[in-house]
Amino acid sequence: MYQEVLDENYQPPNNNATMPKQMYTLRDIPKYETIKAHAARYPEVDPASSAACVLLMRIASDILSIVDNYLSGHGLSQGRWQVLMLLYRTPELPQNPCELARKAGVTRATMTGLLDGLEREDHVARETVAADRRMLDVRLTVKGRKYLEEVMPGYFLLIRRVMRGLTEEEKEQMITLLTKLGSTVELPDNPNVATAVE
Amino acid sequence: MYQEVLDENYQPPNNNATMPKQMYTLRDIPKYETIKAHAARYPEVDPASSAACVLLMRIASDILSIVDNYLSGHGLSQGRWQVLMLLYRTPELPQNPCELARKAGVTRATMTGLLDGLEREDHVARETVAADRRMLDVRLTVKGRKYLEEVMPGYFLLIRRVMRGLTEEEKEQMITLLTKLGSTVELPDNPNVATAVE
DNA sequence: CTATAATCATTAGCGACCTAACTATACGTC
DNA sequence: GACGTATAGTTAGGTCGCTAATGATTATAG
Repeated sequence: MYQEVLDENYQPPNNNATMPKQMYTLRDIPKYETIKAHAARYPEVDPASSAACVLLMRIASDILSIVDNYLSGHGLSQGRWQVLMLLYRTPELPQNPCELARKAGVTRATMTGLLDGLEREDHVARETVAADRRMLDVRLTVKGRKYLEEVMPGYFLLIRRVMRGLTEEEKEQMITLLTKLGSTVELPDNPNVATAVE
Repeated sequence: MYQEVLDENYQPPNNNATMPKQMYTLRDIPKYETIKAHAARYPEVDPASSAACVLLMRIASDILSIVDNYLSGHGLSQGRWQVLMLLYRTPELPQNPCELARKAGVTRATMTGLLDGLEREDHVARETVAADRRMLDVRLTVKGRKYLEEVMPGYFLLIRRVMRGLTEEEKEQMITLLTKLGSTVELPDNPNVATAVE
């Protein structure tokens, strides 16, 4: 059913997309051997850690670029996409900008900007809350939901395509490793961006 | 020898660091079960792909933040760090901004900015090339090299620390998986940023 | 040997994130 | 009830990547 997308020669649609900023730029990745040789002279270097780390960054960044590229072809950025998806997950109950910022992992200031843009395009609506007049409720509009439902299938097909190099078993293995790794990766805390959800 | 750094309560030094920009913000990562449930209704969704992908992004982004945070504590950004490291790898032969841009994976315009900053601090020097007067040669200054040699040990210890959740075998496994995944992840080409080195 | 194309470095301006400071509202304590 | 503190949303200004366009130089085609 999805052969054409998973096909080797498939090119994802990219109408008037602007090139996204990359997150990790380095392209001249040192070879594992080079790192090992380097480690011989510098006792701080753990070759496997360095190699895994740089590879992880490089590939994650590439995937992000691919996804951003798809989204920007539909006039969306990662941030805007995430807001729409967060609202889509719970269509019945609206959420505050503050809550959305926490879940999306951006500052409240950034969320203001994201919502400004989405509201301007009539994809979301801000409503005042009677109970607490500091807060707003943000809802997905009908137009926003329809738009999202147009973009979603391509998005998930793209993810599937991006990961097609791994077998089902390897993907599970990856999830296991990343989950384990994630449990010891601790962010320096930033007072402006909440790192925990709920 | 490095116990204190690998210790659970160790806090990496972070003198006057500014919080780095994140690359992937989403913090409200959907549970694997949620994704599977979602997949039941949307045939495009491959649960393992989506879960692995979002985890990969989340963790890579966190690691990048940690590293950026360390670097910014020393007045460096990823871009500037990479330039210094590229020059450090081949101390005898200087490189052009164009070449550096290619290896660092940024545009030539961006490289101009990076070199401006590094030259202002006297960490690199630009020299005209007699043979081709369009080009410049960029060298690491003595000050730049010394500075780099101060920052490097902490950097590599930090990488080692970040990856400490995985055993040596698991790191190797990760490298294998990422290498395999990387071979099928193809970037949309950007005329302004070279994606291949050499 | 001139005309056109390609390459190098730079500049100017943009987008998406950030911090810090502000206003408005809510709440706990005396 | 008044007061200090906390929270929600916004605004202003910064950073670092990007694109597009420029001037200077070199390569290539006729």
